[in-house]
Formats: sequence, C-alpha cells, structure tokens
Amino acid sequence: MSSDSDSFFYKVYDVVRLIPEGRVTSYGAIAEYLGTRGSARMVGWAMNASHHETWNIPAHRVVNRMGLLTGKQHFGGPNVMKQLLESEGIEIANDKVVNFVELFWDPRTELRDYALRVTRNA
DNA sequence: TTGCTGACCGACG
DNA sequence: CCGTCGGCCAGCA
Repeated sequence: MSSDSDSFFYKVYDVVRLIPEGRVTSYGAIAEYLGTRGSARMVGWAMNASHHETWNIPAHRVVNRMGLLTGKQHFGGPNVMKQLLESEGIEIANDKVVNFVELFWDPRTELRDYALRVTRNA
C-alpha cells in the first residue's frame, strides 16, 4: 500500500472519476470519504494538480459545500465549468448548482459498498 | 530548509 | 443571524 497511486491525490482522482455524469459532489464529501475530513482543502489542491494528469478528470463536477462553482476560474475561463455542467443537464444559476441537494453525489453513501479497488485496476 | 498559501469546512462569539 | 478564525496536508518560493 505504499505506492504513488495510493497517495492522497490519486485517491481523490479515483473518486472524482467515479462521479456519474449529471451529478456533483463536494470537496468535503470526498475528503471525508477518504478519511481526512479536515483536509477538504487538499481535495481542491489535488484538482489543481489534476491538470498534470492525462486522464480525464471531471473536476467540474466538484463544487463546494454550498454548490458554488468556486473553482471555475481554474478551468481556463469563468464560463468553462458552468458550460460543462450545463452540457450534462445540470442547471446553473449565479454560479451555483440548482437542485444541488438532488444532484449531490455523496461518495460516503454511493461508494459505501463500491470499493475503490474496482477503479484501481489498470 | 522554513514558511506561506490554498478550487474548504465547521466551530465559535 | 452573520462575521471571523483555526485546522487539515501538500506543493512551491
């Protein structure tokens, strides 16, 4: 269990990639799922480094606790994240996810019986 | 090497 | 009710 793939960043990447299309989650939910509830900031920091990864990481599906598109500026433009979400059927108003509660994808619940080992392959 | 910053969250007054 | 502060951990100057 001491591989680079086990690093906090890669764990975040795995969870983010598991987010279904048309759904959103929060930094804190991911951090809490990984066991580090207090390091929600690291999740966002991992997203910043996600650009370094070749894999397609739907970072636009990750918003803050209030459903605000806080990281939209990091997508190369102020409207990129919004349009990406809208293209998935997610309604955005005032840089905020509409029906955020309904669209909220909680890894603690959704991945409770769905271990990360599934995605660890390859 | 040390220290600050950061796409957050929860607690406290 | 709303504003403020601390904490978590990794990357970077």
